[in-house]
Amino acid sequence: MKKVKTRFAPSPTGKMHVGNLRTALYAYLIAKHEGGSFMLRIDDTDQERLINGALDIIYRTLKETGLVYDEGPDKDGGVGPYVQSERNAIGLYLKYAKQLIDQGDAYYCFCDKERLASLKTTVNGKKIAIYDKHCLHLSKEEIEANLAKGKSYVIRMNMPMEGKTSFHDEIYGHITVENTELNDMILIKSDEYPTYNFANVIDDHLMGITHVVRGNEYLSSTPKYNRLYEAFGWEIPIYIHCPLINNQNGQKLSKRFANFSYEDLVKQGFLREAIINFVALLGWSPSEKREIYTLSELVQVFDYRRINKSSAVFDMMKLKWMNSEYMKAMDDEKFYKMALPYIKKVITKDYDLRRIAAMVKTRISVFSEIGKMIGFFEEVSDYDVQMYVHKKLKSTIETSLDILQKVLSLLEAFEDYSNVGLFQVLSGYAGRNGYTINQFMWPIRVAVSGKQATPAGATEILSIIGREETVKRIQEAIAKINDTL
RNA sequence: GGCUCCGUAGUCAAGCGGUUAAGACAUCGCUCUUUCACGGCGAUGACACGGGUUCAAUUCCCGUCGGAGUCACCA
Repeated sequence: MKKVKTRFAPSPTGKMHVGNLRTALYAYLIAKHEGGSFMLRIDDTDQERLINGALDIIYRTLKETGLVYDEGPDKDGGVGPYVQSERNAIGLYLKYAKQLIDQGDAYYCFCDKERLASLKTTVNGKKIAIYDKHCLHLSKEEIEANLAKGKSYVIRMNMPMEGKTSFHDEIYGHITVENTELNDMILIKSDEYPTYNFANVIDDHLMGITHVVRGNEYLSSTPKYNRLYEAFGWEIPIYIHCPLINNQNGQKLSKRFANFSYEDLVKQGFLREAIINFVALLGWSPSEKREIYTLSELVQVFDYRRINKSSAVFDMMKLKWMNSEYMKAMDDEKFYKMALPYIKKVITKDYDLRRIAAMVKTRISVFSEIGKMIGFFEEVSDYDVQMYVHKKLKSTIETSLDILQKVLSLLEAFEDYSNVGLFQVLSGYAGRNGYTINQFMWPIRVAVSGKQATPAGATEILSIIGREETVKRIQEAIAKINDTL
């Protein structure tokens, strides 16, 4: 059997949204699972939509996620160049287009934009154009004359008007389409660049791609590509069309939904491994009951036959959960390093940031949540005294005031501000004064944090902020309560 | 609108003629705990509908409905 070769062929037109990323991932996994090779090709035939920096995003994303390609623009594998504009520059596509003209499968079309526009109809707000083969019957002389005049032209494929075309897709099975549905697609545009439709077929063949992996938005145009393969007498590749990834509204993700781009997710504090893992599970599932996989584990277990047919909704909640799983599993040192910038954003005081990082580790799902969770270490923001009330603990504003007043002098005089030291005295003191530990710690926490929920116990907070700050905050809390009584 | 594809809980998703219809996220309880979170235990919740085929349909076929994709000198 032929060695599997897949490719990822993005166009550098903006951000890498997760649908794109998943296509790259599946193409990678399919190749690697079979011990095959994975190639990167840049499909930049749309010169108008090119966006500066988009190329960098592609390279960076593949590098960061570990989707290393065996061949690509910067890694020659003998079938280059790997950038379509470069391939076009050497006349590659035009040569094949002319071959089709010679064979009678394609023809020059000189119709201008106005005429084409007149062919368009609008249905449900969508523009639909069906070309009427107007230029198909131009005589040789007319064509020569137009060419000689330098009239702008495109080259179109002459699609049959009757019969059916069917093909096989590994995921969707056999699909048959009436040939009348097939428009005379443009092969070469008037700027002499090929269309995706054409360039892809040429390149996939020339570059030895065995499995074409792409989103199912290409499903309905695949019959057109097969006409091309047939016209050239080339072997049709194995098609693997993946289901789409939808947004909450059930529509496919596109570059316009920027918040679903890989880089934005990273910016929001998601881990690359988690993103990859999550995206792998949108549209595919392993045969075992397991959800956490590293990339290399995915390579082991990935069977493309288990790819789904129906599209999936991108669920941020589950991504968060998965991200938190990765965070919890991360070793403390690595977590500390990654969390540090987020911690430093809100904390300028000289605290033990390592301990703060450790506190936060099991409580966040995304790095960006750190800030609001630990901001109180830096400064207690204004809060409602009702926070001292806790029904279950039988804590009221009065009991809280009592506890805080009692504990103030104790904490002023106390030396050992370690967590154990503090817990020992405070819990002992609580017992002697008829309070449970819970009741006693509650107002202390609120007083020094201004919050009911903190990423650590009361004594842990005290040990972080130290005696001076503790005393100050408790004094302020007492004053605050007195103000409201 | 034509064509194509899809349709199991709010979401992801197992299932491939006979199951108490897995599992995960979310939600809600209980538990653990110096609060919260984590962890542990549990609960709620689904085969879009209607016809067939069959001893038996979530599973196969047809139709209906619903959703999506596509119909570009975009990929």
